[in-house]
Amino acid sequence: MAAKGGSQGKRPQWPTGPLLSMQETGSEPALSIERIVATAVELLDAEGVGGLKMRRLADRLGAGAMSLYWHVDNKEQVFDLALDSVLEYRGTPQSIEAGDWRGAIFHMLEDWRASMLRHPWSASLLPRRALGPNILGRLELLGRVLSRAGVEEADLNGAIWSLWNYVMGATITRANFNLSDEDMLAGQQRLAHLSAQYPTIERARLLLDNDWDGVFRKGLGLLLDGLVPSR
Amino acid sequence: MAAKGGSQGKRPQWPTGPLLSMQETGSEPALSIERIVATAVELLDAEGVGGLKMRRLADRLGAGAMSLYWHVDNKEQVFDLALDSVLEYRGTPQSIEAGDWRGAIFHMLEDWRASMLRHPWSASLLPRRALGPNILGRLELLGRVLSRAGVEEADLNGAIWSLWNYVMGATITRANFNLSDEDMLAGQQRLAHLSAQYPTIERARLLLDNDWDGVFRKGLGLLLDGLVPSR
DNA sequence: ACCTGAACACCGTTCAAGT
DNA sequence: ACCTGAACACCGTTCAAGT
Repeated sequence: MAAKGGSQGKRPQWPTGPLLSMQETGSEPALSIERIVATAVELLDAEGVGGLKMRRLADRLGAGAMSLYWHVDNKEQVFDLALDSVLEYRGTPQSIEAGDWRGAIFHMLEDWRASMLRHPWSASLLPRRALGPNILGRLELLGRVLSRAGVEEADLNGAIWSLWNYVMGATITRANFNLSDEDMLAGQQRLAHLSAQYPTIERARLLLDNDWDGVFRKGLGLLLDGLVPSR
Repeated sequence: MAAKGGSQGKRPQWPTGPLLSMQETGSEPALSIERIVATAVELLDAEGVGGLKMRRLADRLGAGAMSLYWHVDNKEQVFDLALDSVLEYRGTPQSIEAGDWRGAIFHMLEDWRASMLRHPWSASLLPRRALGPNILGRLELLGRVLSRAGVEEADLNGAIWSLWNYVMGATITRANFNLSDEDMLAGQQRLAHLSAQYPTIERARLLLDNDWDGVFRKGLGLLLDGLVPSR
């Protein structure tokens, strides 16, 4: 609550510089938000959401167990910062200029999904956490392109959220199913035993053999076709 | 790992009878999976995912602290059972018979979303947990109606997952934003300060005043129009 | 300004023991 | 068969203290 050390509010103060650009010198460099966040991402990638523990994070940084709390308010803030750091977008150079709004949106949203799948913990985390600058930047870009493509001001929020919903749902589902392929197999085998109760999805082998990328693109295309007026 | 007490596998054994139908007699009735799950749902509704603690759950059941572990393998199983218990679907009486496949799908998916929003903890939980019988039942129904509506066998899984993705994304987002309206307000106010960086979404007031139900229905309609061939 | 270890108040779960 | 309390191995976080 009270101002203490490096951060003065409830909300994280987003670092301004680029992350993940630390030199590993011989002896450990000094602690910093950047190093903490970069190492937290490493730890999350390696062990998942449950694997991020403050003591282990400090260990990996070569720091004393409780040193982190000078740089960071609490564990929640580490999550917020790690999440946003993974969602930077450097893109849409030519397509947006060429007036190819469909290509620009597809590129940004596919990149968004790909970024989250590279860090599977991030997808489930995103909807529950604060919206950092990289997330807001993507939303801003999305809104700008949609608007330029002809979406009315009154329909803009609805269009943005529809796309958000679809991308989040697809990515969260994919990230979690991906984490446990053997679970899906087990599920499908359990289904086979119950094929009397679930004949349709059993026959379609719903829990197996899915072309996730293709499904994602197709649904996204349908949404875009409906949301943006054809001219 | 080894069989112990009431449950013999890693996966939860889903109870067969209806849940939530316990009589509160004068003295506490005996412990049972049904009572445990029903009370877990109460606790989750009242305090959220973080509020479910094994000791508190036992307390609320008037049982000794560790009695639960005879009926349940671990906390994870409590989550699995609570989740599925909340997703029962008794519906589609007339519309599916009348051949109104669009109405049947809309009804089932809107009910799905409504059920999860009545228990906001359930939405974020669902993609990470095992698919219980109630969830599988909804997927089966969805597949059956889509198939009857003319979706090719080869397109069936894609259609089911597209709809799943959209419903999950919309519900998870809504459930989490709902939980912290003041966060959205704070976010929008923070945005106002940064309107130079995010002019489009600031002007559209993206983080405020959203007609969530309308947005959900519209996007769902667009997806259905695209996924099911018109005849 | 920056880091540290000891200590506190929790957790989930195990286990030997009760009825 | 069903329940119990004590105990273990953790957690996040606070705090007084160091440099």
